[in-house]
Amino acid sequence: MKNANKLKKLLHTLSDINRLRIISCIGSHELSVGKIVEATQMSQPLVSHHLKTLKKNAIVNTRRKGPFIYYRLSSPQLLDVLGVLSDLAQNVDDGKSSAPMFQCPAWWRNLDDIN
Amino acid sequence: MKNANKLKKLLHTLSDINRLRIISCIGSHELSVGKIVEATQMSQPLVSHHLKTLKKNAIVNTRRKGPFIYYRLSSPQLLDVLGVLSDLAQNVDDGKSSAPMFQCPAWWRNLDDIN
DNA sequence: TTATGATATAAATCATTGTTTATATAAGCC
DNA sequence: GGCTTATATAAACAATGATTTATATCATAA
Repeated sequence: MKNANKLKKLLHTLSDINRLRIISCIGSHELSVGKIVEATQMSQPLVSHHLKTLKKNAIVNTRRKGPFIYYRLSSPQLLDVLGVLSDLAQNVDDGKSSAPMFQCPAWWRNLDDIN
Repeated sequence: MKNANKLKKLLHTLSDINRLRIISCIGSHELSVGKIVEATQMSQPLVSHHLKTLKKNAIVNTRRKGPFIYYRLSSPQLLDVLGVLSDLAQNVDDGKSSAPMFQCPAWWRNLDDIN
């Protein structure tokens, strides 16, 4: 599989509102599935399903401790990149020129504004 | 519409192999639809369709000159961000640690490697 | 080993979206 | 106006993916 397709897959994996919520609540921490369910208010199977997708695309790593499985982002850079893209996304619709690049995390604070 | 949803939409718009090809061949130039058709080998209606999506999501701007319509990226930062994400995407599957951030354009050179 | 809590998987349903083929609009030239 | 070139739109179809409900696995403790 080649480069463009890998990029496409990464973007597609990121382009789901529930996966973004999961990524944002994990942030730079390490969270068990239960905590993610609690934080996102999603059903447990749905969280597991999306975590599977995130793991399959190497966006998260896992560690088992007893009955718990802890998820963390596999690349800390991801938060920064998402911050930049979020800035772009906000400015993109209202005609304002784009924000300065790389003023990173803060983007996830708004992730509860769905719709 | 709120922030998370805008980010989702931007990511989703970017997560199509043909739109990535279009973006890559536009680059920092300004291209007519015909030139994009030529460069990408896609059918003209398909190119138009994707250009419409890109424009609707403010990823490209247009300028008419006679019978031609020229498309350009509305944010030059986009190429940089895609470069970063592409680096992340390449390293993500093979266990290697991620590449240094922001070694931007070069990502698009590989966009003809589909599948 | 049985019971319990934590997480994962499967099947069914529903919705979204990309592609093709055919046709329409729009501009410029004769 | 009619012809040609450039681009856009529409309808039909195919494919992909998200969500729910139900059930399975896995680890631990008793």
